[in-house]
Amino acid sequence: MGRIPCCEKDNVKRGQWTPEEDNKLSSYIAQHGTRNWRLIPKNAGLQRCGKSCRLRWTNYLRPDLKHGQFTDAEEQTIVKLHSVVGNRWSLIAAQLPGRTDNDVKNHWNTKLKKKLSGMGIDPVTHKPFSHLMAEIATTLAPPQVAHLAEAALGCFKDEMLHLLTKNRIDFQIHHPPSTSTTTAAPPPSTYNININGKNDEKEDTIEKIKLGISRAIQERPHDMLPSNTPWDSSTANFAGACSTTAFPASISGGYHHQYGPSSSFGNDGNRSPWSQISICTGSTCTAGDQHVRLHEKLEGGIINGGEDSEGGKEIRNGTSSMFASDCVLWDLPSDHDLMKYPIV
DNA sequence: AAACCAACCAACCGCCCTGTG
DNA sequence: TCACAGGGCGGTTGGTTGGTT
Repeated sequence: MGRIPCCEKDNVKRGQWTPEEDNKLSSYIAQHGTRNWRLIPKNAGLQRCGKSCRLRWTNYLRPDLKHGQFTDAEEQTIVKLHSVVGNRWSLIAAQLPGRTDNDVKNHWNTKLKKKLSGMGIDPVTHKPFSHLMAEIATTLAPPQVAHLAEAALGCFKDEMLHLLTKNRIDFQIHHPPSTSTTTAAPPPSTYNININGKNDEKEDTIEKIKLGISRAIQERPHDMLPSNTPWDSSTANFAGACSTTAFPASISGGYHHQYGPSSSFGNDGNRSPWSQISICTGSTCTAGDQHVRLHEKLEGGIINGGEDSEGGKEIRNGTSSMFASDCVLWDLPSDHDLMKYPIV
């Protein structure tokens, strides 16, 4: 059972590469190229698996790689493309010269996901959490709606607390006058919550957030929708990140992303929308179907130039052939005007 | 000063696809 | 047509580092 290992596990070194190993690998590849990874470690005098050599070369040693911090423009590009193709890191990395799929993936998982969550945007669907919550709430019978806030908080409690406590933010939850008869003790119209990281106060915060979300949903779920809903939830159009790009209208219509003022994706202190805290409500459970349909469109309509597709098979070909450095598939706007839209 | 924690990122794992004989 | 090896890919792990308690 199972696959034959790519190399003998014995006598193969693992873990961090030393400078000497890097030198051996680099100088061997400079002389002989990368024709056969299985032979490379032997011939280069390395006690490494061929696959390990390939990864070390492609992710670190290649001379055309960038090793510094991601720029604002790069981050914006990642977010845009991720909203379209999902976790197709190699596709995204192909649009960022000098970056590897591993770089992009790590940066997404450690930074960008949290930034989006902090803005109240679900990093999976790229929709505001509030919109997802409202969508879900409208599909439920009233008794179920009552439990939605609880469930949502379960999903996002940790993330919210992390953001709130890390930023030590004093924030307020404003409530409209209550018309509900289901809540025994109406809360004050305004909460003043000072997060300072102590456990008992965290619990208190959780309870207050729970109550606020629950009341908002029970009373007026439709109020949670943005007045000018930027996405058409009745379709799977999900490629608005490319509304200013070379995508055909059939794919780019309908979804206009709203990631906040132009000031940025950068670390410009408190002005950055990344650092703004939203009350995050919602669920990440709705992404898959949309992405699948989008990918079908994308792979059929773009990667393959329009009409026909064989799905994943073709897109893998695309990774190596159509995303060559001189082939710009996405004509991303230089000023990334996507980011100029206001936060929802 | 030490212990603890969170963030980061290099490296690994296993699945999948492709090319070839 | 089939089997197999090579390589690509996304998900996950584990070590390191820097900050906080």
